[in-house]
Amino acid sequence: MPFTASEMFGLMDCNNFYASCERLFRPDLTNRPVVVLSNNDGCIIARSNEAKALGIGMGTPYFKQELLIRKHDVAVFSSNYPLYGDISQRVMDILMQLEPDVEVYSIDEAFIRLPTGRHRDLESWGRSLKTTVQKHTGIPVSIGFGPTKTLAKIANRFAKKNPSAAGIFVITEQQPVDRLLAAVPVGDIWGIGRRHAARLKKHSIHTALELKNCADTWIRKQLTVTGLRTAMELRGIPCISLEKTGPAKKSICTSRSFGQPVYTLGDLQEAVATYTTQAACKLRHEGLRTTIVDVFIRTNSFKKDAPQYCNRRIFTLPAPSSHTATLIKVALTSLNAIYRPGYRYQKAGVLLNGLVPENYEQLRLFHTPAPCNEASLMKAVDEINRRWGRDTIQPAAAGLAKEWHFRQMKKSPAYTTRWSELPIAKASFPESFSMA
DNA sequence: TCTGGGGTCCTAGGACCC
DNA sequence: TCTGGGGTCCTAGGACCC
Repeated sequence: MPFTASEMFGLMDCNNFYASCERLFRPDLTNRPVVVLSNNDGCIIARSNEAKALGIGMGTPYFKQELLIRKHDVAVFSSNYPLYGDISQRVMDILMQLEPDVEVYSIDEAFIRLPTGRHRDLESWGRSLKTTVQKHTGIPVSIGFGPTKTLAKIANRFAKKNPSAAGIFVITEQQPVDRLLAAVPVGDIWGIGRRHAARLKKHSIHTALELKNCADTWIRKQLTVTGLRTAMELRGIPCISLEKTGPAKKSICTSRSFGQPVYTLGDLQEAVATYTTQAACKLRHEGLRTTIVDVFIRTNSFKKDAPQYCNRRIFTLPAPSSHTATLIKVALTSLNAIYRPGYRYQKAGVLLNGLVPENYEQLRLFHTPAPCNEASLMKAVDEINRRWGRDTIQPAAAGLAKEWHFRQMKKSPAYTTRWSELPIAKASFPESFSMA
């Protein structure tokens, strides 16, 4: 089917983003394989091309790859989100200066909407964007273009995988797009995950082209309406629009695995108070308040032989709040109710739901409104922590030693966001050099 | 010994309303 | 004896994304 696109979509994606960020201030790592680990140094979540070539899999537990990593002298980093977040912002700023319709889709990806005719030659425009980003931030990017977001994603995949594309690929109406789609396994399509891919394979649907040609009613039945939208997008019919400003958050979650097993209620209380503090801070940052506080704890489900326990308690507040102390109070009450001694706890978390804008107030007949100094107190605390570092002021309940805290053994410096960790450049001048 | 975290959307089923 | 139909809201579970 020919496309009749009135607009095109671009997808710009940073190559091996976290690994590329780690390399920015370490030129000695240029040709050395690099991997970045998840929180707690648990799984491998980013790999440089050299690391991919060694066969190090995405998402595999670090301890399973340790031998290979040592053998090939792979550089290993704990994840450094302040660094990645800051570099991401710089990349996105460049893009947004050049184009008005940009959707920042994730830390390392952005969609761009381009009305037909805006750029006569998308390929050369993409190439110049790629050069600009590389020049100003040092981050290599790939860009794919297509008449729908899903096709732009596929174009991006070709841009990365085909050396001849050199990082830019355009799917246009003139192209034999079916030939491209025949080379894309269903599991590589945006929106088709592992479960759906397995189900499609069972029905002998192996490629994007085969999915595109399935009957709508069949797709709807097998993959629900989201799968049908994906199929339509493969046909060049846009069903997923550009979201320039993300919709307001519907939930905020802070949860972590512990650096070492936790047994006592005291340690769990510290952890839950810490996570609640962080979640409340995010909440205020978004200009929201919460009405539902959900606390959960659980043991390590990978340890089949150890006794397992997991539980949660959902508490509905009488009135919306973003006051840290109020939220900690209900979170700890919930925790105390679900805690059972004798288990080796591995993870805890706090999930805030029922979010409302901070200026929204549903008055209750018998409820006394929160004193208005709560808001100013929180504002002062946030400002102090912003200026002097996250835990400059924290509730006593969150503890100081935090022995349960997750591990980050191989973290690089916060090169761009902390004065004390700025990289130092040293210049040496030849003997003959003279300032005269 | 060691297996991430933070989100969204969809559906089915139950409870409840008039 | 005969016991409707249409709707909303909530929750749990499944699936997806990066």
